[in-house]
Amino acid sequence: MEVAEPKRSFKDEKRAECNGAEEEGGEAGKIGSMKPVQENNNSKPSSPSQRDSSIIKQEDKIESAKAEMGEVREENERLKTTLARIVKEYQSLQLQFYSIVQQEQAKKSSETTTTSTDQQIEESELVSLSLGTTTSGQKKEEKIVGSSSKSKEEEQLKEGLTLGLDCKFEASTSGAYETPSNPTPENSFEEPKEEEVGEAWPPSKILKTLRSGDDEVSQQPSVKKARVSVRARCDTPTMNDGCQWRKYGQKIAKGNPCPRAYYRCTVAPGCPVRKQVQRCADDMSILITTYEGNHNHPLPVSATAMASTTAAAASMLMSGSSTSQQTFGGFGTNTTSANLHGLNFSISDNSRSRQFYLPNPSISPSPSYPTITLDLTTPPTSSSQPSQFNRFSSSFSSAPRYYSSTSFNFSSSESSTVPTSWGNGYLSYGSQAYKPNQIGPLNLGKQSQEQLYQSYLQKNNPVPPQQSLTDSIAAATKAITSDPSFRSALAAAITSIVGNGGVHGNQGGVENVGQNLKWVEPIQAIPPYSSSSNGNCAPSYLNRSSSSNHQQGNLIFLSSSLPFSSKSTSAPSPVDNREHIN
DNA sequence: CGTCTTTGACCTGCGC
DNA sequence: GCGCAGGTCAAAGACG
Repeated sequence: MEVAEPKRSFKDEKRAECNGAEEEGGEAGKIGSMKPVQENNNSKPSSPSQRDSSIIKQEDKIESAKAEMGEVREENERLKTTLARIVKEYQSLQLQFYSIVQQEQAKKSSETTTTSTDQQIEESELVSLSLGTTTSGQKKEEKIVGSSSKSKEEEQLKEGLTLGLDCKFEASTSGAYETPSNPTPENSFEEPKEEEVGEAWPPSKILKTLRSGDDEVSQQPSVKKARVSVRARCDTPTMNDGCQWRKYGQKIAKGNPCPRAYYRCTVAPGCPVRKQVQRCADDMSILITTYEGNHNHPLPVSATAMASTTAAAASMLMSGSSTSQQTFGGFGTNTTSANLHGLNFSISDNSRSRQFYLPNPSISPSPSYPTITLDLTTPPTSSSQPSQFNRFSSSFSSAPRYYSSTSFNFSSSESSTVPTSWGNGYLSYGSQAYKPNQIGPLNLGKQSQEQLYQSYLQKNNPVPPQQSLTDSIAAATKAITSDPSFRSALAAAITSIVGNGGVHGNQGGVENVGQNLKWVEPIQAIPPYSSSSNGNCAPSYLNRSSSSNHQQGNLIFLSSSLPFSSKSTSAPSPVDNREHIN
């Protein structure tokens, strides 16, 4: 039920854009060709009889504004292109890094002469922890090395589509999943040892047999399964992330009166993905959902975004932790962080100041696993960060080797909002642009994200748009490009966006979707899969309206793609309200 | 009747 | 080796 994203006509976007800057009189179609008319706007009409001249001057101003906007748009395009290129380069570098790490590890543990196949397997082990598809996408991208940048990018996006819908792990470098020739999907996840690492939680029985007969597991104690923990405010027992889950256990964890529930993905019979759901001991309204493992089946559209984003987080986590553990001997916060950030990019100093966010041991289900925390809540005490997009915290704990935890705190310092976008699948960012039934999940293209931010600034800054737009775009782009972590997540989000049918929206049609953006509440969409777990909810932060503070821009921009749809629960009126906003 | 949830028992890993 | 805590299994019950 993937709803094709309607291509907003460029003209409409222009109109929307211009409506924000000028009054409704202007016909917006010709912005691009407008000549900049910036002077001659100070001279006042000497005689009142010259109303015409006054009107003409106003029109000149309007024209000038249009011209400015046209320029800004062009610059925006350039920035977007740059951003896309950077993201791509980042992924490419990350792949190279994985390759290097894997080679070193292969050298170390090469008692058994590693064939190329083994290398692939090991490589997959490195990245297989990602919950979604990013890593496989990366590998695929690796295969495509050599393509022209533009076509490559498109291919990458296409890969994203594949990835978004196919969450098979890396081990399938054999191509089992990619080739339709693969007869039985079961084979892929029954696939033995190489898979085993990628497989998050093999049944204990299987584990037993594997342990008894297989040495590989014990040989790689350091390769822990990455976990992605999502903290979100939610009143219902679980968040709906688009997948089907079956509860298989519940336990009261020490230090937290609230029981921890264990869920298993039931979308596919053998899917190894599991999640733990637990309420935060400190704040019962916060629901902590920890995902682990890779889906071995196509995901529902509504779940793809979550998978992709968590994959990005997990991938980044693993890149950092594995770097530490396998390539570099040293650990410690700085080291790991540096490895993470400094590997492919210049280190963002912000990472140092960010705080590791795992306040309660019980929240982190197991310290033995590298865990990434996506904090979608608003920690009241969260420190205000100077940077614009600072909620992407990626500090690593100084925990003993192998075990690192990363916190992505998307919460803005003051705003209680979070990545609104994480409900993106069903979020409606603009009263006009984002009708869920038109756009479907994940309709925020990367291009539109900038413009969302831009429009946010427009909305919130009384400053004349001519300047604020340019500055804000530049600032936004700078912020993005300065934070590789964010780029990673953004890339994943983009991937998922594309993967969810947003492909068609990236040719300019998506542009300006955020214009005249209004903060609206998440729209309830109907995921193709119904979750068995009742009481799903969309995090409350997704319901934040425009009354939130000035930091929304961050949030808008951070829009990635986690669809916390509240499908099984009949979402209340807000949804309908949203529908009627436009 | 099939599916899902609950819940006590069991297994495993880790720290002391 | 022992105890603890986390994680999983599987029988029993609930529900539609």
